[in-house]
Amino acid sequence: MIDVKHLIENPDLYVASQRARGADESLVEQIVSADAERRSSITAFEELRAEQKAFGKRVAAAKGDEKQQLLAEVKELSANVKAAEAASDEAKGRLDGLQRRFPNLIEDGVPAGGEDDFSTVKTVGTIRDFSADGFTARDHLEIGELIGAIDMERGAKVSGSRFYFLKGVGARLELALMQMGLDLALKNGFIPMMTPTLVRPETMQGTGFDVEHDDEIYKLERDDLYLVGTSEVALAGYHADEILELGEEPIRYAGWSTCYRREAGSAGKDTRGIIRVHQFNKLEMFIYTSPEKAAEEHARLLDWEEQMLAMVELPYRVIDTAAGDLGMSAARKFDCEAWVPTQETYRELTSTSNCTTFQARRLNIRERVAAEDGSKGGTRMVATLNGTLATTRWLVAILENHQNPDGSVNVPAALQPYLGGLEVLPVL
RNA sequence: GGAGACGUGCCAGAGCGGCCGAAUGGACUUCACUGCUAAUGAAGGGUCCGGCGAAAGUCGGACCGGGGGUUCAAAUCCCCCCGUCUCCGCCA
Repeated sequence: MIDVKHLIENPDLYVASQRARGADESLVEQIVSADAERRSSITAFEELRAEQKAFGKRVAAAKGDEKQQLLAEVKELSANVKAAEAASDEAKGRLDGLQRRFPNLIEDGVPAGGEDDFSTVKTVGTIRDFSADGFTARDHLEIGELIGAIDMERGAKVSGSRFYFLKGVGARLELALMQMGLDLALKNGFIPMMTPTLVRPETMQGTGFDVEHDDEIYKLERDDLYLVGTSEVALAGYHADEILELGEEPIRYAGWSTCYRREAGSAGKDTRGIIRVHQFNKLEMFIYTSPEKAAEEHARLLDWEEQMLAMVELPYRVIDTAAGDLGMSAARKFDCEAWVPTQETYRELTSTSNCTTFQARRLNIRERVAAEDGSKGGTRMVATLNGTLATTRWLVAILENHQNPDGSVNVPAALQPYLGGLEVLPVL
């Protein structure tokens, strides 16, 4: 949720943000008037309520006929209080509804427009020239089958389309990648977390997902639970309704979990291989920090992602996602996209978002701040950020970019220790 | 799956339907005392929302797991949900 007070003081900022997103600008005006209504209805209710409480004391003190007399008098007042409270609850509800629909205020510098309006921050590495190497690149599935790493057919037999088995070196490669990511995280002060993958609706909503309308989310109707699409959900919910003692250093978690996505709107897209699947594993970074440190922490997250890409020796580019493609919670988002030779394009491997105080406000996660004069201090919303360290999809880029003419795959040096020193994934 | 107990402030733990934002301990902060630590004495605390105020503040409202209800009035009575614990059964 956005900060309504901030919106009221800076409506122009929010209008501009909505415009850049291609979202509804009139929401700004609607929130301003809904808040005015809320305030006046609260004042009306509170005055009546104070009167009722004062009356209550007289009733308690009185007895006999006098008490009966007072009781008769106060009945009408009680009805008025009820009505005023209902009106004020309704006004609060209206504002809350608008607030929930309003996406995060974008950060300065985010390119305006939709999916294709991203700006490229940088391009790293050299795209491999397979014609110079004298052979035609095989796609990741063909390689995966040659080296016994991926079995899509049996995945479909057991679970349906977009399911797969990773076996043999495929299973080992995924684990190796995740472990390497975890080691990088540990080296940088992250606390490793194995998180729940089924969460309650409030947790899902709190993170910014709409369980009612989001077709991407698997729902377990009988139990009113939802399968997470990323451990971000569990890690954001982890500190819900808490007041954190954030020191100088942010709290950094590295969440390891399986992720589930329905891919409802993507029928026919990426149907081959493991590019787009219903279930995959992911190592996710999640940060709680002070609002003023959020942007610099965002840069750090991006840097760690790039370190991972460097370790697996992939050519990639970094894009600054356009406003319209940010989603509800992000104020800014950088994606790292690796080159996929057989698609002759860059595909997303990591994504890091700065959600500023947006998620924290909905989840009610605050920090204790020290007052200027010393140790007292109030509370304020924290900022949250997230970013990807590794996912199953990375196998696609690794297999394709490091393949040999016979279908075997060279293991990047940094990954070899995690595969027991294996230098090549051989054809079976 | 069956039976039961419980959910109060940072923690422990009281709380007849009105005098309860809430006793009492402990922890914590500040002050005093002691050469330091400890001990002792005194004082002080939550969160959110609204009004007024430049601010410190001040006045008012809400919050005793969550949501409904009964009542002039609910931490206290009733219902539903969530969670924790104990016993039995079942499964691994």
